[in-house]
Amino acid sequence: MSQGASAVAQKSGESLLFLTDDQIRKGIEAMFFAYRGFTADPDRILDEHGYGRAHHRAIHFIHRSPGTTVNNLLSILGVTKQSLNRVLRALVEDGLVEARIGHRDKRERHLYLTEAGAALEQKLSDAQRERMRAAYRAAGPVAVAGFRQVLEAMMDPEMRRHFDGLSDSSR
Amino acid sequence: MSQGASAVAQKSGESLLFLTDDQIRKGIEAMFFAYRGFTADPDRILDEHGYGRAHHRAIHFIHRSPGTTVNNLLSILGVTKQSLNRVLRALVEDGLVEARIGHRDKRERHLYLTEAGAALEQKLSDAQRERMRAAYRAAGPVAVAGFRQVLEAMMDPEMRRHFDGLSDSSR
DNA sequence: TTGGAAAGTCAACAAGGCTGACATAAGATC
DNA sequence: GATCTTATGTCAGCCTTGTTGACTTTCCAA
Repeated sequence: MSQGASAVAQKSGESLLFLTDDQIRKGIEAMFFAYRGFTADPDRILDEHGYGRAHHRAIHFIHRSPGTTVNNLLSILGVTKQSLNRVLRALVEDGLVEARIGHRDKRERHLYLTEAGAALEQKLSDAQRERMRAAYRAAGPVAVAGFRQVLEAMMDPEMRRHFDGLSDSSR
Repeated sequence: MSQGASAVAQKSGESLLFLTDDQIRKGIEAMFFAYRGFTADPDRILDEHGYGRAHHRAIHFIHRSPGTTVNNLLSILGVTKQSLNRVLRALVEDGLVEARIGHRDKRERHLYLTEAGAALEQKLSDAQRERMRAAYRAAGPVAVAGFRQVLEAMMDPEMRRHFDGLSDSSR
């Protein structure tokens, strides 16, 4: 475990990190391998239902922000409307998502999960949370806090805004 | 920052984590948004060269384990040989990767980066390391250690083996 | 020596990105 | 009211990168 110490010197408020390229490379590889594990469980479930990761992302964020508009979802997911539309159409046709025309602005569609949609969301997030919970438990509370800090520092500012925005809306 | 403390109790060796589904969900979303940032910089460079993420992955791991066989690369990347072959063929044709027929076993191809390949690898990993380094610096050494611990705990056991394997071979 | 396993190639298909062009409806502005 | 802009949807077509299936070449072991 030569990387454990991370060659760190901390000194009176100012912290110096001596990070070799190799140590950073290990972090990059860890992200790569961990992301595979991160998506593995939902992927299996989605496959059984004939959906892909794109559907999962849509379902996740509709669940997270019920009544969100297509445009808002677009900017969160960072894809084109044509790409999202294909996915959304399938979910609406299959009765997992409901698109209600807006009251104030009738151009907008507000997206909601149906009961069936919420059930799939539950199934997917149960599987994903299970793994996250196990990882959190294995790594311990201090590690979890660090994990979150590094991830947040890694985001683009715009993504960071979306991320923070979701926090606020859920509390 | 209500999530900062993570509702943690630590007690004489045994640590109890009270993690709500919502807190775990935040972790899941952090992974999603952070991974986007993680790949953003290399993606831009790859695009200029007419390559995709698949090429990046191949280049990365060939650089990491020079002389690796196609089969070994296959199990690291977790794709089919047909899928990898397409990418590899492009890289060989463009003179970034050299595939040498094995001495002992002529069925095997041992993969090496050419000078041009190594140059692109450098460019890509410089960009990616830049962001990682910034994130590490922003989050601090303790956070970095935690980050790595959680990521490792999140991997599938098989991925974990590949991950550890790469460490050994580089030292 | 022969049959199976392993490495790699070719062909065809699917998911899910993308761009571009265009339609519709509705809010906003002049 | 006419016009501009915005939000959304749709069609067509392309690319990357995954997949499966069928095939060749090579090696090894019975």
